[in-house]
Amino acid sequence: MTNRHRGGTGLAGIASPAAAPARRIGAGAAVFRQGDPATAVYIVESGRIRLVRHLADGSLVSLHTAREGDAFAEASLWSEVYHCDAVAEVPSRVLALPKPDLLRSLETDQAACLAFARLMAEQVRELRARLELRNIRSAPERVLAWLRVQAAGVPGVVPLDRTWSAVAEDLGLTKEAVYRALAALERAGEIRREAKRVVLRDTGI
Amino acid sequence: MTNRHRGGTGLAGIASPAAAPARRIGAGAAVFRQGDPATAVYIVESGRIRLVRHLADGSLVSLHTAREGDAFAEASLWSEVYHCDAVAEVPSRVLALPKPDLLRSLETDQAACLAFARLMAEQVRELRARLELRNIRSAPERVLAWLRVQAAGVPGVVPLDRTWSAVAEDLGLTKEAVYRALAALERAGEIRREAKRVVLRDTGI
DNA sequence: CGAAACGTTGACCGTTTTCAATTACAGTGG
DNA sequence: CCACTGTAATTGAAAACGGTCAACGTTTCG
Repeated sequence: MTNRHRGGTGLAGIASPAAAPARRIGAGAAVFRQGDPATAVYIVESGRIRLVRHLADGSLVSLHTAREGDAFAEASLWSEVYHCDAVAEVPSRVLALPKPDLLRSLETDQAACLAFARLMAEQVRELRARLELRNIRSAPERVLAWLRVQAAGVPGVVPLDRTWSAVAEDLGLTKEAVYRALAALERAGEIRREAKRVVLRDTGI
Repeated sequence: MTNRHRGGTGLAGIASPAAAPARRIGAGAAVFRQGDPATAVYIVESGRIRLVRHLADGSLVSLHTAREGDAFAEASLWSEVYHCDAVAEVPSRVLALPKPDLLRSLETDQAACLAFARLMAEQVRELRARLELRNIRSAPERVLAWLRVQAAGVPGVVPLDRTWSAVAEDLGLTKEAVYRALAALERAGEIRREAKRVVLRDTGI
């Protein structure tokens, strides 16, 4: 569902004609801290970056977990400072797109601005779909809905390029719950599991 | 969390100098259907519009539920046809922003394009935060996290302009679960409920 | 070859959902 | 001014469900 499954954000293309240097972030280290002047938008090359906000009462709230291929802190383009910490959960590599460059691109290059707007609009659509998926409480139904959406290409066939554990995270379920759901769906004849794909029941429509 | 809590999308301002006419949609009626030529982006003035996709096997998947103040079908700006149905769940009124107008604005008016991009980027941030909230499994903790985020304005105080039932939906919980969570949090001294607001425990930080 | 991660299933427990019933209101029309 | 009515708020009890823990086979990859 996220960018890593489509092969990149395209953000880099918009902003940096020249290759930006990748920063290495150790596990637990911060890319930036809340209150730091906002200087760049980032793309995760590898690893996992967690965005957390420190609240007035000292508590923490996680705002986002950016994975390989995801961009983060896009909205900081219009903010003087970062409003959260960006901390690496595992050793990571991030690409920094300097804010001035990006902003200049967007302000002077109409096409770049449109491309960026489009990128964001598509993110919005995708995120809404994910959120809506989570409104399905039943694990089997949630998994089935996910499978159906994934089967967009070849109708009825979901190719699997990721592990079920990763899928489980996207779905907001544990891997065990997903396995059980898959088993139940298969038992019910809704799906058939093959080598590296899942075939949905042919409803004959 | 959604736009209605911030007072509008600003989309209308970007696109339509002249007031666009509002369309009335009866409950169950469609604003547009999957496959229709994409002619406009919409804003919900009142009511509730559900976006559903028809899948190859005849099943339906809900992609989004747009409420008062929410825009929908923004991404159709870059699509020839709509990829889902937009159906009113209750009698609704929607504002149609003609695609050509909007697109022309974005293409010719650099400022409008930037504003739109910014709007989308902020939506992305907000949606990610909502999604992340749903990763908290415990109902009381989820509610508490939500309250903390909401208390952004006056630290420690969450003004309530919506019903708890509505909040429960945003949180992906049943209203009962929310009530119980609130009761538990109050019992634990984490919060105090007053007339039309909630006061968080003063952690003295 | 061995370690680590993935895949899979079982059992148990805690929580949430569901269903149900009751109270508290706010608006409406008599 | 007040029953009347629909919605929101609240609480209880039972059932269902997913999470967690555990164990084990399998695949992957250095």
